[in-house]
Amino acid sequence: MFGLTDCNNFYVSCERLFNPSLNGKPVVVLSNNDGCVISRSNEAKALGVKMGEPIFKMKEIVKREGIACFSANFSLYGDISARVMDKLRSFSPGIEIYSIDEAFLDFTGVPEKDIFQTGPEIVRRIKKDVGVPVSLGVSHTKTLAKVATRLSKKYPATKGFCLMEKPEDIAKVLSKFPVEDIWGVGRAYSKMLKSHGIETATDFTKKSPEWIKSRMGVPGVKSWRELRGEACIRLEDRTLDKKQICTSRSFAKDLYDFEDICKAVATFAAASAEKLRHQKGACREVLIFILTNPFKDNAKQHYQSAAVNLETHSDSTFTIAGAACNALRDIFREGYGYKKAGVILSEISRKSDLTLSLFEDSSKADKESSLMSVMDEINMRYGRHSLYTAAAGVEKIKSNQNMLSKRYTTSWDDIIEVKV
DNA sequence: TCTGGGGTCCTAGGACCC
DNA sequence: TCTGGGGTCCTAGGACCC
Repeated sequence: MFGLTDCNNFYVSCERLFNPSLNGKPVVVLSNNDGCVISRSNEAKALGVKMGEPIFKMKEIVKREGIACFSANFSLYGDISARVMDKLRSFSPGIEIYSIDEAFLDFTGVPEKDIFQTGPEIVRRIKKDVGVPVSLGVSHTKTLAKVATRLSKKYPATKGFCLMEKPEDIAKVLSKFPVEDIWGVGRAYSKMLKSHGIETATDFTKKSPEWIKSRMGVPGVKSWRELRGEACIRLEDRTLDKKQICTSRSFAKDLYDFEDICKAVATFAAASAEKLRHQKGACREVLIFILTNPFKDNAKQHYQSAAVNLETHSDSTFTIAGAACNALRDIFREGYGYKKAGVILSEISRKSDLTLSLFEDSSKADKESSLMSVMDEINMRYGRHSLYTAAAGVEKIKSNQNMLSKRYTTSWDDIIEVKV
């Protein structure tokens, strides 16, 4: 048996934790740059606020209904998430942290009557000890556990816990479960399936596996088997190293100036390099991309990316930011208003697995490596952007974050700034 | 005026090999 | 008119997830 816990309206719940006056009121959390809605309280959902809705289209309803809006405060959410996961781990060591607000639990071999006891206890304890509401669904496969979690959210009478065990109960649920809500069925597939008259999960399970395979490939067949009760997606170890590391942002306004974009790219490169060092990796390829604002209909558009192969694997901010800025020079075009940029590191290996290249000057690498360690340590202690390369610019490229809550749990971040 | 960010996996097709 | 067969590797792009 698999369990899936899912924090309800997670980002909103985190904001409420430190501001209980928000309870019972419509609340939303906005994406970076205060662009669009990425989390909604039940009250906001009831008012018809859509996920992903741009905030500027909601001005009127926000004012009329008094919706409380918050800029995304990811250091707060990350910290609360860690507390939830720790608490879950105390119930079951078999846990897969699937996202910031979701985790799968291993209930293999646990008798049904024990699940009926532990399940509600998990939900109660996280609410009591951490303070955020969660839902828990349990069933024979991960895909069915996803279904169960959705039921426990939808029906308050479940008090956040739902066990789907008996075949006849499962069949009844699936016959009403919309095909587009199946885990693994996204926009494109749900459109395709509906064009063939498949509306519910039951309709889906009644097609032949060959039919599914030819249209949705191997992953489609996995979903199909899982819905029929055959577990074929295991718990995974997600503590493994990332194969790609990406940092990208939209800008508060269009940037036309090469120097400005270069600073942003250097900043993103530095952030990616820091994540890379954190997993003790080194990358061989640096990819950058820039794009204009695709929503501006009458502006000329430009999207381009460029990849740089490094001579040897590297984790140095200087090397990576240098490569990124050189690549930018090749693709940047004068006269375009750029809205977003990003830096992706790939071909990542563990540093410990790499042998020094024949051509590499090891003393230089050693020096840089010590420098990076010092930089990371200072930034860890005194907050991000305490130390940075000159390429990133002394003035930060501004983003909009006009409704940011306090960093209640990690507030040392802003205490000291060392300018170099 | 204002539209998020960070990942993974799979597949088809091309290049190349003998 | 006719144009081998079988394999591997790589990449771009498309699908998905939160």
